[in-house]
Amino acid sequence: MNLKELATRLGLSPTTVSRALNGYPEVNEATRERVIAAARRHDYHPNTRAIRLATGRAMAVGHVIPIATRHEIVNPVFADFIAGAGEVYTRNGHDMLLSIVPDEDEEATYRALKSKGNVDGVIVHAPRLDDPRIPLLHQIGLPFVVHGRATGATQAYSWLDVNNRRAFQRATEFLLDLGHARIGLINGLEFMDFAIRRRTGYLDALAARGIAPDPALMSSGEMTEIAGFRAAQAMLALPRPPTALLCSSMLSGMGARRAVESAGLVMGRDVSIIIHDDDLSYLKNGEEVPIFTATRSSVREAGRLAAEMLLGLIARPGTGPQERLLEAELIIGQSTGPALLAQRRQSPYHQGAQTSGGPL
Amino acid sequence: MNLKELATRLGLSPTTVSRALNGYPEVNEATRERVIAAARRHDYHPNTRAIRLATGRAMAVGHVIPIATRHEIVNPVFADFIAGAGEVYTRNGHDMLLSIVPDEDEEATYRALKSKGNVDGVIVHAPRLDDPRIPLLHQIGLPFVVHGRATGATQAYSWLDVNNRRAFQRATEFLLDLGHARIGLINGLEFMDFAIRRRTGYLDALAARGIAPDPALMSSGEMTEIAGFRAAQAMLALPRPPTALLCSSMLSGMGARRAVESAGLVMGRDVSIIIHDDDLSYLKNGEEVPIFTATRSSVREAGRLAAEMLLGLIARPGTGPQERLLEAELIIGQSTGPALLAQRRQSPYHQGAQTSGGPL
DNA sequence: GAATCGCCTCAAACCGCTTTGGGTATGTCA
DNA sequence: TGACATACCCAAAGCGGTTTGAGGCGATTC
Repeated sequence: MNLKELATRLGLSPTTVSRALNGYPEVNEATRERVIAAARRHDYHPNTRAIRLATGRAMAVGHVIPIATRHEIVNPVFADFIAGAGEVYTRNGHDMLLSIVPDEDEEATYRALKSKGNVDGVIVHAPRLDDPRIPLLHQIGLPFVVHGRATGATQAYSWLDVNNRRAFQRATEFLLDLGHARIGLINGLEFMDFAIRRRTGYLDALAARGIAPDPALMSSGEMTEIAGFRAAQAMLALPRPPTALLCSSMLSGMGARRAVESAGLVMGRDVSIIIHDDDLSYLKNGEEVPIFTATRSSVREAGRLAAEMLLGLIARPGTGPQERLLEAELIIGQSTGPALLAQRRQSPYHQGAQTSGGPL
Repeated sequence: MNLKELATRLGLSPTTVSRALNGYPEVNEATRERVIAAARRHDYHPNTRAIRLATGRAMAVGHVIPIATRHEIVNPVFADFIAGAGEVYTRNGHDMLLSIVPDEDEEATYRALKSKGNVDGVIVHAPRLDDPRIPLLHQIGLPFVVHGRATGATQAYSWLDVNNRRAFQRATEFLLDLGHARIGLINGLEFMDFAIRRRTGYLDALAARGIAPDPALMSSGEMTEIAGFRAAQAMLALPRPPTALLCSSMLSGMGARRAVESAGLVMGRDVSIIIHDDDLSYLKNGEEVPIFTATRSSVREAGRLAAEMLLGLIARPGTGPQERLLEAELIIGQSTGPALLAQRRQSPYHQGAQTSGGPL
C-alpha cells in the first residue's frame, strides 16, 4: 500500500492525502479524518526511503565507533549511553545508525556519512585531547554533539559532559575529611579527556589541603577489574600504603576491593574505596543500599540529553553551540570510613614493611 | 556533486556514468576509468537515499532492543555482539539500525520496519521459550536470524547459537572428573533459552554419573556480580555446601569468587569455579593465563557470523533457513582443582554446620 | 552494397513521496 | 451582479539515483 493507491482508493489526489497525513492546514478536517482512518485501516506506512529522498533529510543520527588497534570503545558505558540516546531517537521518529569502523577509516566514514546523506548529525564519543574529529566535523558541516569535552579544541562546539573534575575533587575532599591523607588514584587512561579532568580534581583537592601528590599513588590504565586489582595491589604493597582508593569505574573498584580483601584487609574499615558509578543497568552499585561510596551520574540519562541536544541542533541549524555540564552526586555507601581506625589496623603492615624493607 | 552534474562534466549521460561506476559490462573500459577518475577527483558519492528509493533495497539491517519493564537486554554481551555484527555490515556497505523501543511496542516496531522499508532484515536477540517474534517475522516476511534458539518454535528459522548444553555438560563432567560431587549451578534467568539449555547440560552430566540433582544447588537469576555473590553465599552456607560452582557469566563468577573468599576459602583449592566466558573485550578472563576455568565462546565472533548469515539470506531470498551451532572451548584456568583436597579443607565447616545445624 | 551484429551510449520512465503553483467552487461584499 | 477572498483540492515538477528499451556506429558477413 502506497500513497498513490491510498489516494485513488479515497478518490483524492496524492497531494491531499499527503497533506492530510502530515497535518497541513489547507485540508478539510473531515477529509483529514477520513484519510487518517483509511490509512489506519489499510495499515499504510509512508515509505521512509521516499520521504528521505523527497525531503532531503535523513531522519537518522549516526554514532561512529572506531575499533581495533586503538583503545576499545565498545565498553559497558557505551552500551548504556546508546540505550538512552536510542530512546530519544525512537520517540522523535529518527533512526540510530551505528557504524563500526576500523579506526583508520574514521575520518572517511564521517565524510561519507555526510556526502552520501545517511545521517543528519552525529554524536562524538570518548573525546581525547586535541580530538581531530571536532575540526573535521566543523569543516564538513555535519551537526554534532560531543559526549564529554575535548581539551585543546580551538573552535566552539556542542557538548554534554559530567563535571568530572568537580566529582573527583569532592570525592577526594570527602576522604580527606574522613582523615585519609594517603589516597590512591586508580584512573582511566589519561589520554581520555575525562580521565585528565578527574586527575585534576583529585590534585586540586589535595593541593587545597597542602598535600603533595605522591606519584606512586597515581595510576592510569584500562578500567577493568584486573587492572584495578593490579593497581590497588601495587599501591597496597608500598612501604606507606594508601588508606583510601579513588577508582574511576565500577569494574576497577571491584578489582581494588579484591586486592584489599586478598591482602587480608576489610574494605570500609582498613581501606576506603570510592568509585565513579555510571549507574549502568547491569552493573548496579548494590540495590537499595549502595555498596561503594561513589560519585554517581547516569550515563543513560547523559545519552538521552545528548540526543535531545543533537536533535535540537538539527531542527534549528542556526543556533550556536550548546553546552551542558552535569553534576555527579556523591552517594555514601559502605566502602568508606574514617581513617584513624584504618591507620591503626594497618600499622602492623607498615612496620613489617619498614623494618624488613630498607629505608622507606 | 551529483550524478547529473558529474555526467555533464564528463559529456556523458547519467545512465552511462551510473553503469560505469556500478561495474556494468556494457560500458567501455576506457570510459569506465575516465568516469571513476572523475568521480574520485570531484569526491562524488552517490546519494544513499536516492539509491535506496531506486533499488527498493534498504541496505540496512535492524537490531530491535526492547527496553524497560522486562529483563534488560542492554548488557555487556549485547554490546560485543553488536560490535562484531557491525564490522560485517560496514564491510558489506550496509548500515546498522538500532531501535531502542519500549517492549510493548516491539511488535509494532517490526511491522513498521518492514512496511516503511527501513531495513532488509533483522537480528533477533535473546530468544525466550516460545518466542513470539519468530512467527511474527515469518508472517510479515522480514528476513531474520536469531542469535540463540527459541525452544518451542513451530516453524523452521535461521539461527546461530553456542552449544550451551554441551558446554555446561562438559564443564560439569570436568568437575566430576576432578572428584567434585556437590556442584552448584549459578544460572541465568531460566526463561531465557540459553539458560534452559545450560541447566540441561548440567543435569545430563550429573545423571550420567548417577548423581541426583539437589535443588538447593541450582539457582537462577540475573547475571550480575551481586546476584552471583548472593547465590554463592547462600550455597556455601548450606549444611553440605558445594565444592564447585558453575557460573553462567564472568560477572556472576566474580561474585561467586568474592563469596568464596569472604568465607575464608580459597578459590581453586577449597572451591572450584567454572564460568562461561563470552570473551568480551573489556571483561577479559585474565590476560595470557586465564584466571577462571571457563567454557569460552566469543560473542563478538558470533555477531560476525550471524551478520554474515543474515546478509546471505537477504542476498539470496530463495534459500531456506540456515542453522549454525558453535562449540564452546573449555579452557583451564586457576579456579579449578581436585575435590579431595577441597573436601578436607572444608570439613571443619561441614562439621560445624552439622553439629550446630540440626539433622543431616 | 545491404544486412547483420556487437559495442557503446542515451532518453525516458520509474522508485514513492513532498511541495510548488495553480484551479475551482463557495461565500462575501459592494 | 460582478469582484474578490477563502477553503479545498489537484497536476506536475522535483528529490537523485537505477533500469528499460532503443538507437547510433563501425566492423563483419554474405
